[in-house]
Parts: sequence; C-alpha cells; structure tokens
Amino acid sequence: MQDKITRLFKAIADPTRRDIFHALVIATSALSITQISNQFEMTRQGVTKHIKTLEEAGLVYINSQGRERFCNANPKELQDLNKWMKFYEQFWDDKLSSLGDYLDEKS
Amino acid sequence: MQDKITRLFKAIADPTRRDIFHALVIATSALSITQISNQFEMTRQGVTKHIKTLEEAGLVYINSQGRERFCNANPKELQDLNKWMKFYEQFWDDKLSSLGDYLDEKS
DNA sequence: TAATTTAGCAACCATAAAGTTGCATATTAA
DNA sequence: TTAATATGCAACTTTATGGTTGCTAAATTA
Repeated sequence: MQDKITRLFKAIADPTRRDIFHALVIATSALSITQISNQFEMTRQGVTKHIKTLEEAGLVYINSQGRERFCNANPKELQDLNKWMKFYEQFWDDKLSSLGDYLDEKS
Repeated sequence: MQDKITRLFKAIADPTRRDIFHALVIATSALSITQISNQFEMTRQGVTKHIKTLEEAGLVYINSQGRERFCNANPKELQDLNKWMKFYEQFWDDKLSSLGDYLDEKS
C-alpha cells in the first residue's frame, strides 16, 4: 500500500494521533484502549482507529491480556524520520554552499 | 486552520511532495513550475497544488519573475520537525529509565 | 500584432481519512 | 449464571486530499 516512511509521516501528521502517542510515551505503564479513550473527547472506536494507524506505522505495539489490550509507545521508530531529515540538514544554513560541500564529499 | 507543525508534517507526508521538495533542494538554481512539472508524470496543475501545500508549510518559497514563478526549497523549516522529535529521542533506548532522567532534569 | 509560453483559477471526480452509531462477542466480577 | 466491562467489526457520514480537464489571462517571441 504505502512505504514505511510515508506510513510514519502520515501517522504523526494527525494532531490527535500525536496526542495519543505522546500520552503513551509519558505513561509510566502500558494503557488499555479504554484508559486512553478516557483521556480524549472522542469515542473509543475513534481512538481505536488511531491506535491501529499508529500500530501499522510501528509507533505503538500492543500487549493483549485477557479482554484488555495494553498499548505501548515505540518512539524508536521515529529514528527513520530522523534519518530522512538528516539529508536535508546540510542545506539548512546556506543551500548552495552546503550542496557544494555535499558534492565535494562524494567526489 | 491547522497549526504549523501539522502543516509541515502533512506536507512531507505525501511521497510526491517529498519528491518535489527533494528536486528543489538538490537543484542548483530555482525552478519554474513548468520545469518542475516536466520532471513528474503529472499535470502542471497537479504539481502547482503540491507546490502550494509546500509553500504554505514554509518548505518552499517563490520568486516571481515576469510570467514565471521560480521555486526554491527552504529545508531550514524542517528544523521544527526535528525539534518535535527531539523530545522523543530520550525514549529511544529504554523508555522507563529515560523518562526518569527526563523527570530528574526538570526537578 | 499574432502566436506561443507560463501560469492561475474553477469545477469536477475518486478515494481516503476522521469520526460516529449500533451491535456482537469474549472475559471478568457478583 | 447473570451482569458488567473491554473490545472488535461493520456501516455510515462528512470532509479532506490528490489529481484531472477546460478555460482565461498575462508575458514573451516571431
């Protein structure tokens, strides 16, 4: 369907998903779907959909226990985005001169 | 409408826009809309729309000259995304212990 | 001045995305 | 075993997104 980096970017491009992700990151333990839902003004099913998107992007993984599904954040996955951006860092200050440096390095 | 960080994330979440952005970054000079369009299998109007999205995110700025509009990449804008991610870096290795460190720093 | 080129704007289309309601099912508690 | 809780699934609605076609207008070139 989509490549990994696109899934990642799209997952965190939604503000609600960033909030959910954030809540999971700073949580001191895994949170169930209901526990997460209670923190948001949205139906549980709405939250579930977002969780699924985050999960498919690798940003969240789930641990089922009985009838509950405990969600954990996996911020490490953001490294891929960092890597993507890394390339453009060299162009931050002065585009042309940095491009020169980049080309020099390659030669 | 949307906040800046969301606009940025959404802009680069689309693979075609990432390609356009990339083309502009590595270009040795500003490119007109037509010049960009020629590099993609899409109508000029389609490209124009993407450029507009990139422009609204601050990732591209335009220099009009006569009937032409020369587009430049502004990769510096990605710094904001970097800053957003920075917070989560501390959770990359060991979530719980890193959170501890973070809380320690704040106290 | 006539023809060509560059581009914007508007309308349209198809699909995806964000969120809802309603219902079924499995697990846990009384 | 009955009631309550946690969740998934499906259908539906609304709005956003990615892309198209067709037309218009301004700037260049012949």
